[in-house]
Amino acid sequence: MAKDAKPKSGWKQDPAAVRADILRIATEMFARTGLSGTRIDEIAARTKTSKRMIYYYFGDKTGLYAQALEAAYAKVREGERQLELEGLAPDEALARLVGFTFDHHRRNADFIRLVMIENVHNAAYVRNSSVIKSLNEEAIARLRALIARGEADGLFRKGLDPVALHWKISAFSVFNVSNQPTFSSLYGDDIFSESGQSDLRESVVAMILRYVERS
Amino acid sequence: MAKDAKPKSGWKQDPAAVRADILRIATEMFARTGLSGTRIDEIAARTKTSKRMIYYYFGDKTGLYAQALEAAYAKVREGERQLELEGLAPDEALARLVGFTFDHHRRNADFIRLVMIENVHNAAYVRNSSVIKSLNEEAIARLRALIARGEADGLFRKGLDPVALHWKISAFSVFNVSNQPTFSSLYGDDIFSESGQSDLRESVVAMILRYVERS
DNA sequence: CCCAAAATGTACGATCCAGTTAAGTCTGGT
DNA sequence: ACCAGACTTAACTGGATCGTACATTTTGGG
Repeated sequence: MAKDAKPKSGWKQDPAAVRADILRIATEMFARTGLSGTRIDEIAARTKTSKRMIYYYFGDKTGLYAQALEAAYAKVREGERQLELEGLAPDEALARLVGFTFDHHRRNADFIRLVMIENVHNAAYVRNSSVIKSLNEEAIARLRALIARGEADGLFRKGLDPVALHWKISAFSVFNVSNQPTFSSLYGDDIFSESGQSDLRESVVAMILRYVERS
Repeated sequence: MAKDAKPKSGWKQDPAAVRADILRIATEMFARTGLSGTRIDEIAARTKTSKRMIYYYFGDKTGLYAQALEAAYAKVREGERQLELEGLAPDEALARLVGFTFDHHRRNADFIRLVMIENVHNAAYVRNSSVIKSLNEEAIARLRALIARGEADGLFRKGLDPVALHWKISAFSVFNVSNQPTFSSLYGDDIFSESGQSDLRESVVAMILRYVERS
């Protein structure tokens, strides 16, 4: 197993792994059934450890939830950091960013579902997390730089607001995942098939590019 | 309660009003705190009647939730039915539909929040409601007719899929409400001010129109 | 006026479930 | 070897909360 872990000199017990195990299962469960819908006992049953350890490491249910949320945000932004947009022309960079976001959210449905749950709770935990906030400022900064390049090159129109642009990209990419259950049960799931999603992705990228382009 | 007033023996119990009262409060509460987050006792406390009546009329908590959901869908679709699109040119009709949807969802945050909650539950209750399904087919039919007119007039490009178009309109209008808490706590609430919303609304309408228009 | 059915009030049972108590075991350092 | 503290286990508690049993009132019909 993952015993090779990192610091702390060679422990046989592996608290870091235990913590990570709990967090992994908790994330999954909270994403699946929400905060009040999730049972600590069920999380405990699925981990390799016991309920007591959840309280030992995370204090209480909301502490566990808050950390799961923070870890999920961190993981997602970490993924985005992989993108190398600087070498590309602004329009290509934006196309890539949009397409990436669309794919990425699809692949990280648990994260999107946690965000939904956060919204049901009026973002009570996001509000209190400076970690999450700074992660997201990073995303806006990246977009702002991209817009500046695009304007300078005369490819993008003037006056684009990075937050408003992020809103549009997110609207598509988040809705696609967050509302899949109701949407597919009402209108069928053709749109969520591989080919449906690839069409959607293409049109989303195109819509955003047309929105920013000059003229 | 109104026991003192017995001038005529004719005062009636009003079961329909009791039901409606329960449903109104329940909708509000479920929208605010979710299915498992909502306490039946609290709903009961806020109604004019007692917990006993909730069970009398709705069976159990999930029955109450299911009926609240159904009523919310019905009310929203009823609102949309007010729109008279037939007299307008296809592009104007679409602009109006999109703008209306954007505004309407904003004004009916409770409905959007119920939909989010439904999505957290994987649409378990929407799936079982043929009432809700037929209400939504109606919305797609309206869009299909509009697309047909637009194609015939040469205003819209060929091959538009009404479900995919509905997806795009919904993505913007739903996301705007459903993710307001996290979004505004991360990026500020300028975008949710009156002027921010009106800019957003305008750009959303424009994006959809550019998407459908013949190249 | 009387009766069955519909509607409502009261009080309680049963269970679920977050969090705790208490009694340990394992670890590396000295 | 042995200690202090990190970690683990299982049983338990107490309050929250869904749902119900049973009594009572109200209503419409005969």
